[in-house]
Amino acid sequence: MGKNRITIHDVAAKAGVAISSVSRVLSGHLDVSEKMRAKVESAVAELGYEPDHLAQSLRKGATNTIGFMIRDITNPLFSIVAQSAEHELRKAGYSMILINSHGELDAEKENFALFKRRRIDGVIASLVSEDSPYVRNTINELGAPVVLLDREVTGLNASAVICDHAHGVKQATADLIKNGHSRIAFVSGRNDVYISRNRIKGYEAALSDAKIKVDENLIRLGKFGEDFAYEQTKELFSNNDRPAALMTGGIGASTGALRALKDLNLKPGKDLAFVALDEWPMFDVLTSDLSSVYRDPEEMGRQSARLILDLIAGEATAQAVVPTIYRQRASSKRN
Amino acid sequence: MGKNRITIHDVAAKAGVAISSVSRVLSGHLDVSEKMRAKVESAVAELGYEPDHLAQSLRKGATNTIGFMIRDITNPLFSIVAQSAEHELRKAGYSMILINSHGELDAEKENFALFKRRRIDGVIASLVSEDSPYVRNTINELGAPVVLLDREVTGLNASAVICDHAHGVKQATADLIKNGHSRIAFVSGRNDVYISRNRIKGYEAALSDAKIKVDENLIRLGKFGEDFAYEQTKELFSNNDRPAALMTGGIGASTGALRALKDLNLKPGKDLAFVALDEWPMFDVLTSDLSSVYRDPEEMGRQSARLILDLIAGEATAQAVVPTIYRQRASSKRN
DNA sequence: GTCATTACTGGAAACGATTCCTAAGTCTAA
DNA sequence: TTAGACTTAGGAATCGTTTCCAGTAATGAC
Repeated sequence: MGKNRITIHDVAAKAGVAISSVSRVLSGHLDVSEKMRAKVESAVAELGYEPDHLAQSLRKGATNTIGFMIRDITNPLFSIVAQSAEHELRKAGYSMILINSHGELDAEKENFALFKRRRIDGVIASLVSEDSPYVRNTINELGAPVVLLDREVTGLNASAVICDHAHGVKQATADLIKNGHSRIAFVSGRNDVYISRNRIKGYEAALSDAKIKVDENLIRLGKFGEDFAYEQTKELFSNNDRPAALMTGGIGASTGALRALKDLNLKPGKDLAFVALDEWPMFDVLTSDLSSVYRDPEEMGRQSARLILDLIAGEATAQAVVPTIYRQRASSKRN
Repeated sequence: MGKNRITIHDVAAKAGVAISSVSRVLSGHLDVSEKMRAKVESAVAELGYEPDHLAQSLRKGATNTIGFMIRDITNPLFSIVAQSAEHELRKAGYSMILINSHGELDAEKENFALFKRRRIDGVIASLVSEDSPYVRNTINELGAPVVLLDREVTGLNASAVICDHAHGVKQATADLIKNGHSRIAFVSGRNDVYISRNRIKGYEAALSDAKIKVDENLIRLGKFGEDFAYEQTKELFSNNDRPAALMTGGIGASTGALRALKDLNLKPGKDLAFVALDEWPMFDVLTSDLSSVYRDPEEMGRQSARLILDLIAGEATAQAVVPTIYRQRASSKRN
């Protein structure tokens, strides 16, 4: 079926010209006569010819493909980032290859190798961790520009989209304090990545402004994903001397924490104040309206696409900052 | 930087052999001497050579790439289907190109053209609509096998993953009836696709079993997406003579409906019985536990991957059926 | 020692495009 | 008429592989 593929040779034969002429017409080259153009175009139309992207890529040295790698594409926030980036890239004539790393370093490494073999023109990635020694090597040997999402890797020739988490988290923390809470628990993922460090920075800044001493026991940083947050929340809120408020970093952590609270029969906005860092769809339809620190995932996608296209065009690396805003809802208080 | 790419020629030169020999060693061909293998392998290791996927594809006529097209990748159900399919395909050595159709026929058409130019080895797609005349043409001229998600296109040489919606919907409807409700509203997307027809079939079967006459005014089929469901729900539940129960088909519709109910200050499980067809994450953490008809998205992904790989291997088209189950929770009753 | 196998290896032709180089043709001007 | 400049089109090399084909060397049988 696909056996009788129509190639540029067929078009040339039909039009009675050389293949180089066909190529020239199709690429809109200047030096072609009107007669030639007409002949070729009618042959193309008649045969329904479409150039083979593969052969073009091989010859031109560019695949018009961007690799997009994230931990988990089912994360609602990142699926929106991916969608938005894809939309933007496609407008520029690029396709996107999407790959999960499942949060595993080995998978991440293998994915980079795959991108390299496929001669990807650029990579947008949310790395598993920032400072493993292999990162610099792998990325520098990739031979293609890279945009990192929400990570800070020093001494690396890559652009980055970073979010100003500290700002929103500080606002949120300050609001919790204003509502009379001083014992505010903070549960989130690993502490060796920018996103966690930056959030903690905002959290501690607000406490410091209010002259509240940081209680290390209330800060639980470990792993992304539901399970860690579930366990930590359960531990923190099981005894009678439980914290007055809880902030959870990331959708996985929020999910785990809310599950734990449900099991403990504690209601956000009633038995404790609660703020989630990052939202997911239907947030405001939940019966107990949850407060959040929001960042615009579509903007993240647009910015990452823009940055990678700029790099491909030869521009210097750059950073884009996406703001966060505190969305105060019912769960910021308890009553 | 990527300028000095290492090719098979470099390896051949370093090892002092012909490029054909290098290729033979790397592809595990039989007739190579131990000495040759050793020479080539050490040269490969020393140079860090990796074959160019592009050139391989061009020569072999296969790209090891599958196109995956859906309406909206931010739909939590389909993002899981995509993730699961990708996982399975990658194990078989395939990458996935992910594309949105945004529910638009034009975009869908263009995507198929893109797949064709890129010489995709196969396509997994959730079509916008089933019976537009172009579908048959486009797919048949694609030159690559196709697996459809939850669609029935007659006279087409494609495999399909279909879900047994009728089963779960019938169970759910029967349970609502058992709880004393006879006026059950049904709000869902367009009626010209299998998924909607099949759901209605289950709904009507349960009513028929209970000898309840179908009230066409309670069935609202129109468009996928939040807005349509929002409006219809608002209309249905605004007056005093409102239905006793509501079923919503698809995540978009459920979202729109719940938003409308919230605006009307009606609580599922209290002011009306409610069942959502399809779940999304955190379903069971919502305060009023929502009933649902569930289908396993991971299974859908696995099956679609299996079917496309089978087709590529030359097997005949086939269908896989994914079951649905009714998950009864608090919102099936009202009190 | 010769001949027929067998085991390897190298050379070259694909795959389907782009692009450089050259030659043929047209036109102007001396 | 012819030299020079300028258009336009064709031929061939190239991108980086795989694979077919032929040829050499080694092995075994007689």
